[in-house]
Amino acid sequence: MRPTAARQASLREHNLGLVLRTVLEVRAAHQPPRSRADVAAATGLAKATVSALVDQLVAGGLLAELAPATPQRAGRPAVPLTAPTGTLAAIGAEVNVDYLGVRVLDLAGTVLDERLAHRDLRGSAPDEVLPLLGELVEQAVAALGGGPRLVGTALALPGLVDRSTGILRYAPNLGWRDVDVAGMLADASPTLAAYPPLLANEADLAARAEADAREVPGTGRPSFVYVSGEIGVGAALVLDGELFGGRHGWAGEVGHIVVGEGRTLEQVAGQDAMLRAAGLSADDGLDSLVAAAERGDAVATRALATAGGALGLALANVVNVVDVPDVVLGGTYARLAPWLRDPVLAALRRHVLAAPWAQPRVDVALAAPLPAMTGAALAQLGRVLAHPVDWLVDPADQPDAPTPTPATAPSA
Amino acid sequence: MRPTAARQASLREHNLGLVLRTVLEVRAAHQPPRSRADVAAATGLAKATVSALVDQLVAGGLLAELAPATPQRAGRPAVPLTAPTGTLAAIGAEVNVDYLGVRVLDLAGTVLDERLAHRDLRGSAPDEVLPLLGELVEQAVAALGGGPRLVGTALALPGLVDRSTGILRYAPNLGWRDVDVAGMLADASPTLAAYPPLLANEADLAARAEADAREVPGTGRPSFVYVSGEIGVGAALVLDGELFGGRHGWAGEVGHIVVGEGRTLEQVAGQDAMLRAAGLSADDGLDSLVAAAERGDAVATRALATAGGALGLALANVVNVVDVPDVVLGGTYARLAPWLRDPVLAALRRHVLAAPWAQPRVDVALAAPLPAMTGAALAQLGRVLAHPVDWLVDPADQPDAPTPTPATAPSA
DNA sequence: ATGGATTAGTTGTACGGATGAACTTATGCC
DNA sequence: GGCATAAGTTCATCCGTACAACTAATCCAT
Repeated sequence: MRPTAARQASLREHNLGLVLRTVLEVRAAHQPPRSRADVAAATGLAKATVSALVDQLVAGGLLAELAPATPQRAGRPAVPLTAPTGTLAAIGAEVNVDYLGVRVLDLAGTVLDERLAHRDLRGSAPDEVLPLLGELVEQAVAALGGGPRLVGTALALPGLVDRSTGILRYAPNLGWRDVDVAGMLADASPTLAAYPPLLANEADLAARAEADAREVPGTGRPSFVYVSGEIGVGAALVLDGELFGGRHGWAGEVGHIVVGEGRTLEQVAGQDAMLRAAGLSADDGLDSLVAAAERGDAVATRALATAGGALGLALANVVNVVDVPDVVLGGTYARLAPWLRDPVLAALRRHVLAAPWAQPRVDVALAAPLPAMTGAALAQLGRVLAHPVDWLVDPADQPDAPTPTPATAPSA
Repeated sequence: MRPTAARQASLREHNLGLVLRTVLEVRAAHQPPRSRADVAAATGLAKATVSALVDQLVAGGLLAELAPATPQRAGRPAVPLTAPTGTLAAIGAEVNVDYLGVRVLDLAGTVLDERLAHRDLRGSAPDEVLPLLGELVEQAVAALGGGPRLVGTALALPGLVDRSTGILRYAPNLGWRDVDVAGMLADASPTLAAYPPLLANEADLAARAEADAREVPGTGRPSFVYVSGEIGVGAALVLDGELFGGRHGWAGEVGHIVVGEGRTLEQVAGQDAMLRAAGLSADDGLDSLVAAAERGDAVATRALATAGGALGLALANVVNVVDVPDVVLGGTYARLAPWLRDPVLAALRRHVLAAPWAQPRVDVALAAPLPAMTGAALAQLGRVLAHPVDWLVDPADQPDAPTPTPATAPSA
C-alpha cells in the first residue's frame, strides 16, 4: 500500500508543516512577515490551533518571533514570525565542467557561506577533484562554527546519477563514468561522511531553485520547463512547484534529442557548438560570444539564431510530451536570452500542437547565479518543510545544539 | 494556498478512502476479497477503526458484505467485503475515427452495459454524429432501469480537448475543430445534460484503463508510457498509477515528433501509413496487414519494422524526457506487437541515454478492447474512490431503513 | 461432546488534536 | 479616560483513532 493510514499524529504533522510553510513562503516573495492571525486567515485553521502549532514550532527552534512592528492600525499589534536565522542549515554543492563549489543556506534561504573554485574539469580524475570539494565543505562547516544544526547535504552533477547508491553513472562532459562519488566524498570529508550527500542532476537542482524563486503566495505554484545550458544541455520539469524527476530522477535528458540532419541538440546548441558556429574557439568562453553578439557580429547572431531554432524544436518536443507551455532559459542560455528568445519562441509556436490554445512563453531565469548549488541546499531544507516534526528540538534536551540523528556529530 | 488545513473530518475522509480502495483493489487483481481484519493488516489501522469505517461504508452503500466463505482454518470465519454490484455506475463514451460507443461500469468494475456503432467518421459532421452518441447513452441508461446511481459521464475523443469548457479544439483525423461537444451532447441527451461529460483524450483514458489493469496490490503502482496506435498516434504517461496530463491534459502528443527526413511519427507509423507502406490500401484495414505479416509477406514485415523503428525513436525521446522506461503498446500497436516489439525495443536501447542502467521494457496492453471507454468510466468512478464521503447514501433516505430519529415529517 | 486454540469482529475507555466562544492584552482614536 | 479594534490565549467540547479486553465462531485434539 502506497498511501498510509492517517492517525491523529498525522493531522498534527500536516498542519505543523502547513503553518511552517505559510510563514516561510513570504520570505522569497519579499512580503511582510506573517503573524499568528495571518497564518490562521491564510490556512483556514482556527486561531487557537495556529497558536498551539506556532508555539510548538517556536519551542522546537523552527520559527522565531520578531519584535512587534510599530502598528499602523488600532488593535493589539501582531507578533511577526520568521525562520530563526542560522539555526538550521543545509549544504548544497556542485561539481560542473568549469567550476566546483559549496553554498550553505539556512531555513530562511539566507546564504550563510559560499566557496567557489573555478577550473576546467573536462577529463579530470574524480579522485583529484572530489577531495577538493570535500575540503571546500569542511572549510564551510568550520566557518559556520558549529552554530546551526545541519539538515543534510546535496550535490549537483552534470550527468546521470544513481540516487539510491550515490554513484555517478555517466557524466559525458566531465568524462566520468561509474564513479562512487558519495563514497569518495565520505573519505574526503567527515561532514559528508556523517551526512551522505543527496546526488542529483545539475539541471534538476537548478530548476528547484528557480521554482523557489518563482513562488508567489496566493498564486498557484509555478509550472515550467527549465533548460540549463552549460557545457552540456539539460532540462528539468517543474509541475505545480514540484520537481518532476521520473522513475530514477533522470527526466529531462534533452541533450540527445535529434534536431535535424542527424545532429543532437547538444551538437547544435551546446556551448562549445555555439562558440564554434560563431567563429570562435571553445576556449574563448561565453563572454566573447556575448561581446560578438552585442556588437552585432553577423556570424555570431546567425549562430545564435540557429542554436535558438534547434533549442526551440527540442523544447517543442518536450512541451508536446508534457504539456507545460512555459519555458525558462537558465545557465548559459539566460545570458544569451536576448538572441535566443525569439527563435525559441518561434519554433515553439510552429511545432507545439497546442500552441494556438495555450500560448508558449519563454522566460529568463530569475534565480541567483549558480542556481544548482542553491537548489541542492533547498532540496535538503525541503525535508524540514515537509516533516517539521522530525526537526523539532526538544526544549528539555539542551538550549544549544543537539543532533537530530544518531549520526556522528561533526564537532564534538 | 494549495495545501489546505487538515481537520478531524479530513482524517475520516482519508481513512475512509483508504479502506474503500483497499477493499476494491483486489478485484482487478483477481485476489480473494478482503475482510475487516485483512484491511486492518493491510492499512495499519486498528481493527476497531476499520470496523467503524467499514460499517459507515456499508451503511452508505459503497461496500457490501458477502456470505462468509467456508473457512479453511481455525478461528471465526471472516466476512468478505466487496463493492455492491450495480448500485453506483459511471458512463464512459468514445467517439473515434471508425466507431463510437458507450460502456457503463459499476464500482466493482463490472460492465453493466455496452453499445457500439461502427462507422467511418473521418470528415463527419459533429451535429450528425453527436446526437447518435447521445442516443446510445440514453439507450444504455434506459437499459439500466434506474437501478444504479450515476456518478458521472466521460467522453474519449481523438484530439485536443479543452476540459474546462467542454470544447473539442482539434481532432485532425475526424476533421473536427472547435466543436462544442459538451453543449451539443447536452441537447441530444438528457442524461448528458444532467451529468456533463468529462472530456479527455482517447490515449489518456485508455492509459487509465491500462493502469487499472496493471495494478497489483502489494507492488508499487505501475508507471509506463502508453502508446495508442489508432488512425492517429497518441501517447499517455502513467506515473505511480496516476495519469500525468500536464497543464491542460494535453500531454503525450507524440504524433508530430519528427522521426527522420522531416516526417512525423504519424506519417510513418500511423495506421494508414503502415498499410500503404505494406503495399495495401487504407481501406483494406488492419486485418489484412496482420494477415500479410502472418504469412511472412516481405513488404509487410519490412513496413512494420520501419514503423517500429520510428515508433521506438519517438518513444526514446519520450523516455529521455520523462524517465519512465516501461512502454506499453496499445490499440492497433497491440495487435501488431509481434512485429513491432523488437524494432521498438532496439530503438529504445540505442537512443535512451539511461538504457544501460534502466533497461527499457516493451509490453503489450492488458486492458480489455476499446480501453478508452473503460478508462472514461473509471475516471468518474475514481472520484468515488478519492472522496467516498461525498457518495455515502444517508441511510435515513433509504426506503427500507427505519428512520433512526423520531421522525420530523420527512417527505410531503 | 468438550475444552483449548485460533482468528474475526465489537465494546468501552483513554487520549490527542481541532474548534468556537469567551476572555485578556495591547494598541489607536476621539 | 473610554471606546473601538485587532491579536492572541484559555477552556470546554467534540471527533476520530488506539488499545485492551471481550464476545463470536470456527477447527482440532482428546
